[in-house]
Amino acid sequence: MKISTEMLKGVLEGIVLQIISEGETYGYEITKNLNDHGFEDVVEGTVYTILMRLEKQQLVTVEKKKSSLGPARKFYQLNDAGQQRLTLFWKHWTFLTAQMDHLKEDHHV
Amino acid sequence: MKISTEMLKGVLEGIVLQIISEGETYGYEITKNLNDHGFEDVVEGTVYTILMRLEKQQLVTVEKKKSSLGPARKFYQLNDAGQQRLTLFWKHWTFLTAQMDHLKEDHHV
DNA sequence: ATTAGCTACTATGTTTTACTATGTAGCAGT
DNA sequence: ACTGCTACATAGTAAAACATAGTAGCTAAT
Repeated sequence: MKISTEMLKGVLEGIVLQIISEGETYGYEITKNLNDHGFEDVVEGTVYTILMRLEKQQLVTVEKKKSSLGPARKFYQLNDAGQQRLTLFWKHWTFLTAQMDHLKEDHHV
Repeated sequence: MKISTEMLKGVLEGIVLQIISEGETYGYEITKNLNDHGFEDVVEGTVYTILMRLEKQQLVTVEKKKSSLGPARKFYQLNDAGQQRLTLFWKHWTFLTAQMDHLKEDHHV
């Protein structure tokens, strides 16, 4: 299923943070990961802009490593600020889903 | 709690659709409703732009009625297209939350 | 009657975010 | 040499929610 672009806004950054938190990874891999796990239409360009944003906000550390396959990869890792941001993201997400659940239930009451 | 602006994008329109589907209502009331139910920081301007959008997309019918209290109100009701859109919205939302749940779980596995 | 305060809708401009589209470049296998 | 996959980068666009301001009706107190 295709998730509407707008519904991803503000969520995708959190998703990327979560993926990075699960272990050092790089842009291309993240994109594949997303595409294979329900976010079919997220393209490289989108992921790279998010990664740049994260770097700019100093939520991640970056390390360039040579690859055995193709050009060098930029590996990302969460730093403390990134971890905190991720925690905050899940907090917001949990709150939002709770509100949405109420809204949905009310309809049937 | 304050939900980040960006996280609301693409969701708020669905929320407004849901609220309208629960019974004829108008902009000002919708805003109050939102503010009282977890969406504290949504302002009138935002709601009215959404309502205009819904009207433009012909998802709602509009009826102006005099109020005993203040100026006339524009009452909104979902039409068939609006109902379909709402159903689609919940479908997308459910799918997204499912993906997010997987993502969250994977972390702890 | 005039002001203040709540109700109610409208309009303009800004910011953020994801997408489209395109380009660059390394390396492997044929 | 050429194709295809890997990998990163970026300029431009569109959509959505926001801030802000304005218009206007009605009620009640002064």
